[in-house]
This record gives sequence, C-alpha cells and structure tokens, in this order.
Amino acid sequence: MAEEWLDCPALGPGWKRREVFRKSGATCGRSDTYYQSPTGDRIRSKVELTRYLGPACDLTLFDFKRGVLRYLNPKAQALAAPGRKRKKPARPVKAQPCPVVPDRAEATKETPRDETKTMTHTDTDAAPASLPAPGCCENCGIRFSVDVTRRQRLKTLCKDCRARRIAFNREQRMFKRVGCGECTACQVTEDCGTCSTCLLQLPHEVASGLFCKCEQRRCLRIVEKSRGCGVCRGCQTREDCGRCQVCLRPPRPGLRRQWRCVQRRCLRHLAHRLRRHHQRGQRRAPLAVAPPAGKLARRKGGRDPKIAAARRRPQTQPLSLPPLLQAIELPYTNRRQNRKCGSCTACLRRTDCGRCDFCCDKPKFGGSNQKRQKCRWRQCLQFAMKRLLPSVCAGPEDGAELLPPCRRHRKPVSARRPRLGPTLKSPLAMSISCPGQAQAPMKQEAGSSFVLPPPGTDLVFLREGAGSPVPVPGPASSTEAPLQVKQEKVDAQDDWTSGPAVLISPVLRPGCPSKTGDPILPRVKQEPRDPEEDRAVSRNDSASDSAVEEEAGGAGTPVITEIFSLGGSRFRDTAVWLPRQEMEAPGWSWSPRGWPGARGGLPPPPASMIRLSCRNSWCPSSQT
DNA sequence: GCCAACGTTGGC
DNA sequence: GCCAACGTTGGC
Repeated sequence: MAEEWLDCPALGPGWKRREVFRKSGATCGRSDTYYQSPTGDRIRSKVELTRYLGPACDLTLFDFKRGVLRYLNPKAQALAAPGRKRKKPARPVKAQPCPVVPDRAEATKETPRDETKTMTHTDTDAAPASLPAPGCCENCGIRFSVDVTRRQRLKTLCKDCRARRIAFNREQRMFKRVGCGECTACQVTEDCGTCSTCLLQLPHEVASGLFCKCEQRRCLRIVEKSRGCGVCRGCQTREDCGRCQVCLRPPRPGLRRQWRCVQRRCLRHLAHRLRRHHQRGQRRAPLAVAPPAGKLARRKGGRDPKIAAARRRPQTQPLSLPPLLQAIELPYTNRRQNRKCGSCTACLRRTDCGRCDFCCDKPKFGGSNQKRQKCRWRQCLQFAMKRLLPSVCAGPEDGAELLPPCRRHRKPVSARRPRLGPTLKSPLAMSISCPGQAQAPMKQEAGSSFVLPPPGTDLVFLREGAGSPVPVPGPASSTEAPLQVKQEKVDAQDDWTSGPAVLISPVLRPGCPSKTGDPILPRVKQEPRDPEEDRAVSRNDSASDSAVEEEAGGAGTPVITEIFSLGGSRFRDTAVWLPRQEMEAPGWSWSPRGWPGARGGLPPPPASMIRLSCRNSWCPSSQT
C-alpha cells in the first residue's frame, strides 16, 4: 500500500488519505490510516473525523481504514435503519466544508464514480480555517500556497518537496537503525577494533546493535545533516562527476569522510551559508556508551534478542569507561518504556489533572491534540532526575541510565529573541542553592522511588509541597504554589549577594543562580494545584522540617515534573549548573557563560559552581 | 536554547 | 479501532 497522500474522493474534493505501515516495534507491520482535510488538518481516527466534520455528517457507512463507503445490502439497511446511531462529537468543531455522507438509501457499491458523485459539499458557505498565502518552494522554486496562520514544519517547501524531505528523513532513520544493507559499510561483518566505539570495549551484543556500531560498519547512506539536506539536486546525485576539481583530488585513505564531488554538494546548504555568512560547525564524531550490564538487566520492555542477551550477561565484564561517560545511555529498541520508573508518585498517579497544558491539549479535555504529552503531574520523577542530574541523583550504576545532554548549534546571540510568556518551561528550573538558607539534611533513599541527591552537592530541587509565594500568573491559588526548594550544602556567604529575583521562596532567596530567578526570563510555570496532591500537601505544609521525608516518601509531585514535561529528548540541549568538582572528568566541558542571572544584573554564581554541558554532540537524532 | 508540531508506536 | 504519549525535528 502506498504511503503517500492519495486523494480520497469519498470525503470530497481536497481530502487526502494515507496509509502508513509501522516499521518497527512490537506492532511492526501494522498500518495506520490518516486523513488530511482540504485545509491541511490531520485526522487519525474515525472518531476524530466525526468530530472534525460535525454531527451533520454521517460517517456510519464510511470505511475509515479503506477510505470508501461500505456497501450495505438491503437487508442490512433494513436492520440498521431504525436504530441508527451516530457518534456525538466530543467537542465543537470548527467551521469546515463538510462533506455529506449519503443517506443509507443512497449508499452504493464502492466505485469511485459513485463516491465522487454522492459525496458533495453542502456547506459551501463555511469559510476555510485560514487563507493560503502565495510562496515559492525553497527547493524546486515552484509557487505554492502556504498556510501562514499555522505553524508548520518545512513550510518553505512545496507539498511534494516537503513529502520527499519527510520520506528522506524517515529513510535516514531506518538507515541508522538497520542500515541500507547494500553499501560497503553494511557489508562489513567484522568490527575494526580501532575506532572509538570498538575501543570502548562494549559488550558485543550491544556494540553490534543499532546505534553503537563500529564506525567502519555504519551505513554510508546516512547523510549527515551538516553536509546536506538530502532532498536537493546535489544531495540526490549519487554519482561523482569525476571531472570537478574535487573529484580530481587524491582520496583520503582510512578516512570515512572523503572529498565530496561538487555536483553532490547540498544546494540548500550553500544557499544557507550565503545567507548567513557563516558556516555551521561540523558534527563531531559519534560516541555512544553502553550502560553496565547490571542496569541492562533491569530495563523494561526490550524485545531485541541481542539486547536481551546483553541483559542476561553476568557482570563479569565491567566496562572501563570514564565515570561520566558511563552516564551516556545507549538508545534501546523500546526506549518508550524508559520514561517510566513505575514506582514514583507521578508514575503511580492514574488520573490526569485535566488542567495542565498537556491535559488541556488532549481531545478528551477539549484540546486539539497537538502537544500529545502526558499530564505534567504524571511524568516520571525518576526519569527526570536521572537525566537531569547524572552524577548526583544516582549511584554509579544508575548513572548509566543517563543520556548525554548534547548541544546543538547555537544561533548568534543577535539572532535570538527574548521569550516572553506566561510560563517557563526549562530544565533549569532546577537551581543551585544559596548560602545562608535553611538547611534540610538530605538523605539518600536508595530504596525509595525518588532518589535524592547525595550530601555534598549544591543542588537544589524545586518540588511540590508547602506554599510558595512565586508570583506567577494563574488562579488565586497561585499564592499557594506547589513549589518548594530543597537544598543541601551551603556555599560561603561571602560568595553571594542578594539581588532582584522573581522566584522567592522560603528557601530559595534572591540572588540564587536560578533561571527561574531571572527577571527577564518568563516566570516559573505554575500548574494548577493538583486536587489529589492537595490533601497530602496540606497535611505536610506545617512541617517544613520534614520536607525530606515527604519527598523521599513521595508525598507530593516534585516540580521536576515541570522539567520533564519538556520531553526527555530535549535534555540533549541542556546544560546544568553543578559543583565544579563534578566537572573534573573527561568528556565534559564547562563554560563561564550562560549564567542566567547576568541579564538581570545578578551577581555571578560562586566559584564552586559551573555550568555543565556535554561536549559530545552526537545523538541519534543529529543526523537527519 | 527552547518548544510546538507531529510522525510514530504501545497498548487497551 | 482508538487513544495515549513517546521521540524527533523544524521553527522561532
């Protein structure tokens, strides 16, 4: 079955249908059917289609999977007609040209002619959701209509080029997973033993897996993003011309990256460079490290037999990796499961709050299903902690679960805009502590569902709990914001001076190097108080000195749900402030820049604190 | 750097 | 069949 968009005359002019086969995972081979309305809206199910079209449209006879009208014999019609039911839309539908499904008496066999004839638009007066604006495709140059009111990816490309680009990206992902099977690299069966991946002495089962191959065995058909869009004429050219000055250069034996024929160079990149007058940095060498086998054995969900074998492997082959490098996680086949510890308060929560932004986005709460994220109050705390705080929130073994915060290319400062808005959605909602604050002895709860950072760190965690006077927009209850700051060690008082800050809590004082305290930045996102947690909070409000026990016991949902509601993958862009000693490890760099309080005139953080970011830019998504 | 958008997959 | 939501990526 074709996976491109095809006309669906059964729904009327302009409607498209697409069937997509799942290419991996437990449901590999299954197909999903999607529809696209004349205005570009995507519909994923019959329910959504019914909602979209409104109650005036009867879809009873519409075969969503096949995109045609069902044929009903007279007997079936007679039986079905009296008790005809129609799904009631769960929410109001925006004005759309509404195709009319014919009455049962008009239903005929599934012939395109009949469908086209019977499917007509009656609500022709309804205005389209948005007006298209003319434009030219960046790739092929043809004029095309673009919906300027919608935020859309690849909007500079026409429909065809955009589809090709998406298909290319999909192909590239597949090449990264399994390779093309044709290129010389895919034909290599033995590891070289000398590349950085091989030198890391990964377990064979893992090293030969999908993401951590020997460098000499990585599919050559993977087009690095930094070198081409994959869509333009240059990228599509497969053969060197053999005549240009580059082709005439001598080859570079032993190097994977060879000279690229002028005819095969990305035109889009060229235009991009000309526009911006600077060249983007080059991708650094991929680097991935497997977690220790002991942690592998605890992973859920992996179905790959090789991975399973690695899980069963006894811990007799310890990896001699640098400590922080061990924090880099190998992406697993079933990474979707890795976001849940299953035991923290958030994971145990069964109901959506119905009020956070992600809940409001859900169709069941009347949303448009664009964000498609789990309720903020249900996002795993362990996952957040481990990925944000590699070196402090877990022991050496747990550290292996962490993903490296990879950096993307930054735009020039002049090109960035200050973001103003009602919310701050930043991993840096985690702050370091300030001196002179009330001390709460932190303890390591190894068996707890919520692991606290060990003593000796300067990290402070925001968490739900007692009231907090964080001045954030929202309902009146915001004065009882579910924020609480935990801290451990205190720096020397002399290292700090007070300054203006937005976030003021009983323990996080002005001047703290917290992004939340940057008066320029948006303020801390204030989620509505969760009714279930309210009860626990009210019980514990008066006992601030027992905050640690509350946290360890999972009485409340820490505000790190805010951190993680961003989605785990975004932490590759993240840098965190950590004690300087945490930086004394290879593979990490630190920068004195990035102090978020600088723009607000706040004093710099103490010398013992530095900003941590990962030097390794590789991540699975960096190549497409 | 951040995040909205959305393709995709898991699971009921 | 449908929904939930994970993971990626283009836009800002």
